[in-house]
Amino acid sequence: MPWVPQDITSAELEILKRLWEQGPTTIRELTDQLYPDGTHAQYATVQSLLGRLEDKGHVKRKKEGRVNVFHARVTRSDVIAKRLRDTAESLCDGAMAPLLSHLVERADLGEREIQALRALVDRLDQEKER
Amino acid sequence: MPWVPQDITSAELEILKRLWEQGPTTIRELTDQLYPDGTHAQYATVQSLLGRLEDKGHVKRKKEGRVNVFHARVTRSDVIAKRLRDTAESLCDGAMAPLLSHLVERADLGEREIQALRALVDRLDQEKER
DNA sequence: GGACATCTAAGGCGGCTTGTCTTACTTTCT
DNA sequence: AGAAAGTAAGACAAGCCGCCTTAGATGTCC
Repeated sequence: MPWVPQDITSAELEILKRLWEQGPTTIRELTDQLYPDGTHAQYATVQSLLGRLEDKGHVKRKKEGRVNVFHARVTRSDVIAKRLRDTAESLCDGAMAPLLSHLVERADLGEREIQALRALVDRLDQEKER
Repeated sequence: MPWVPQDITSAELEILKRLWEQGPTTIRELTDQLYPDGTHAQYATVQSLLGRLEDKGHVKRKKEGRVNVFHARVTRSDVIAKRLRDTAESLCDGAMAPLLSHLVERADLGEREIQALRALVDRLDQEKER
């Protein structure tokens, strides 16, 4: 049984989240946010995580003057999609539908969410008809 | 950033799947299935994995005669639920609704799945009214 | 031009997880 | 008694992951 590493670890995700919120960002800014009163050690930690994210293609660096500015190459939606696919893959032979019905049945949605969901279904129906 | 171990690893999941399919099972049977022509080493591997699953409360052992028979204490549905919650937790501040709309929009469902989904929504609506 | 601060770059490190295996003991059957 | 098969406990290597050290480059101020 092969052991497959996580696509995005928790520390990496913390960085990605910042990039999603505020767009292109420097290591310095990220360090100050994630490790208030951090030393050079923490700075290097962030640098390391960004390097790994870059290796995986989730982030891209651009030299601006003499400093590196990083921005995300994957959206939050991309990551959600991947996680859902992975879950479907390992538990439902790749089928997404079971996840869906599961969510509808047990996610105990509020009134508004149900309405929104109905709207989505209606829209899908129309698209199918066309 | 704390590093949190997986609740169920891939090797452990392979075992759980067998338990889900065929109910209470012995180590011998599992070993024969997962490692055809496996030696005592593989037998011990399965034993180890079952022990860890037991520690996590996902499996229970019952002595039957002199052999241990194991059965699952969590259902496939339970695991799906946990994975979905974890995804929602780490990417959507715990909200499930984004996952839902995401699935509906991008899981490209077939005609039948849409109908099934509509039926579910209808049922939920009725339950709310009551 | 020298001191200092701040950045980049490369890589090492310890603790832990994970799948695997070894060893030793017990029980059953012939 | 000896073989076969089970149980129990724990060791082990490989690799991940968050974190850190070191060294060098670049800019700034007096």
